[in-house]
Amino acid sequence: MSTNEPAPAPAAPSHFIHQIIDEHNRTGRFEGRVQTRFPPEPNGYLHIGHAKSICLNFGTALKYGGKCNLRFDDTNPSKEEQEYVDSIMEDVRWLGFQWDGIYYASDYFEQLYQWSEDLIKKGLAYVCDLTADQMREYRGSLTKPGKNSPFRDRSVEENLDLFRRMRAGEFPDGSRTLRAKIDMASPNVNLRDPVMYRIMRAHHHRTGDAWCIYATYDWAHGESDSIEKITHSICTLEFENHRPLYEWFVQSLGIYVPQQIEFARLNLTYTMMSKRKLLELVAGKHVHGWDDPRMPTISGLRRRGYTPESLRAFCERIGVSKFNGLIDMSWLEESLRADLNKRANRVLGVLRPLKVVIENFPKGQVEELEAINNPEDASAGTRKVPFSREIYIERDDFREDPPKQFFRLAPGREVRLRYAYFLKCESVVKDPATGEVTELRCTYDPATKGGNSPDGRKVKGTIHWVSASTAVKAEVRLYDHLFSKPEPEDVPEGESYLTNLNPNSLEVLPEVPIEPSVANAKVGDRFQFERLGYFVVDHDTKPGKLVFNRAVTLADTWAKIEKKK
RNA sequence: UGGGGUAUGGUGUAACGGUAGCACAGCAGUCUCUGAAUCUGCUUGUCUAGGUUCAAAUCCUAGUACCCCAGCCA
Repeated sequence: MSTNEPAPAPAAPSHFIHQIIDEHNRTGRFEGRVQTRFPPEPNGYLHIGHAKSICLNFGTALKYGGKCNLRFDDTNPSKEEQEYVDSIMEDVRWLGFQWDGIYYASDYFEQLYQWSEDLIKKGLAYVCDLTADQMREYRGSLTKPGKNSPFRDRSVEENLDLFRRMRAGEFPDGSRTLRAKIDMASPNVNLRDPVMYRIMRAHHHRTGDAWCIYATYDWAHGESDSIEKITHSICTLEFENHRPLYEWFVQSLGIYVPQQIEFARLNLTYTMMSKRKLLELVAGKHVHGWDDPRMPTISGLRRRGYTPESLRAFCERIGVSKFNGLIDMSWLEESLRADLNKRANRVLGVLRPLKVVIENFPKGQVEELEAINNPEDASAGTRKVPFSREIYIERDDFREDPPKQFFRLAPGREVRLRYAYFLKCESVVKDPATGEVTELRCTYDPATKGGNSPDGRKVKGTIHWVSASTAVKAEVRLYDHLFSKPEPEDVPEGESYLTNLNPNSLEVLPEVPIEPSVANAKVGDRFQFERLGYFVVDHDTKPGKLVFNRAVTLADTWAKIEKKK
């Protein structure tokens, strides 16, 4: 299975943002319109935290019959690249959403510039010659008010002249800024004459070298929202302090005023959402790229085997609020299991093989047994699985000295081979040097074909197996948490989060025997390997070499029992 | 120390003055040719202290804890 359905309108109702929208609709604030936008900066790949925002923004538009734009917040050319733009579009689409308009903040550079002149003419913005260090000094501190810049009272004419020359490239990088003239004594430091433009000669991925001055986020964001007639500008909590500035700009300009609403960003255990640090992991080769299956990026999760449906279900389930919580990674995993349990075809594969010779099965004979593809979905049908004298079983499914509650194979014990026969362990072959079990000599009961015994004899365990001669050998990559601590960024002073990297986050099994039905599996196909977990065909697969990623294990009660001891 | 936010079981989220509900986890059981899935039941909570009220998670007062803000990042 590998099909993706477009996202349906979310059935679940009210979180506080939808309540605000309901209220706006009731009072007619936006004439019943709902227009949202997802505004990523193209300076990295999208991660699961962005998925929350995407589901919120696009889902809200879907729910209210409104619209949602994709807008690239590309106001800082020093960090932004086309590669990121492309990946973001791909990820949004893959998640199942279709944007109504696609825009770039850079589309608005000229308009922004004109509006800046308007503000200057109104006496609400000025060109400042303070250096970055000086500006910091003048800003004051959290508890002390700032001081007015000595350039604050330049005339409109002088400001206009200087600003036009800034645009014309007459001044070196960083030498001047355009600032909003608000209040250097405001308890909200964002209102202490924030910078609107900086001089920066950087090549922009879309506007090239047309500009040497670039708008800051605060100056560009609300104005872009206003141009697009956004009704609800949904962003994360850290922008709450910026809302007064957001409103100051649009109100001073006298243009359309959207409503900014803030919600808590997603935090997940055993990983992190910092774009900067994610970039570090990639650049420092701690992972194999942005789409490494251990990464919390959407491309990483996709490669890991996650479905868009499971990611949307996860975002639905975690809810939306202003509480800055920490969600357990197992919730994400559970969302995938729930989805794949219903949709993924089952297959038999043995991760850590132990050879079994069935002494009373004829040499050279291969028998075709019928197996159900998906017990949760009758329409998935059945398939044939070859059975023969030599098979592999999971090493974990045999114990020479079985503990209590272990009802798998052991010397003298009988188990059922899934979709095949009862199998009894007659003797154990060991490596004389190491004592390691290398082979099991067993017998099967021909009367138990299909898994049931005519004499009503019961067997406690059913184990998976693969016929040795017909097995397909695949590389299988097993993944674990990228970090070994639930909060990897929570480190003592001076220590790096990198010390929390899990050294065992990837294990490669080079030659895993799998039943031959997977031989022609396509990249992106997902399967349940019975009793083991869900696996997806990785794009490293080449003709003659199958590569699987383990997306997630199955819930494992036995492992839990063992862990307790 | 200034400003802005947030506190409900282990986790996340409802309840908008009227029985604290739901989901996931956990535990026990059921079922099972996957120790999966299913199904059943159970445990666990309103940050603290006062106050208003017949009645408070919700309103008031005073605390406490945590998050964000002093980029020419977003």
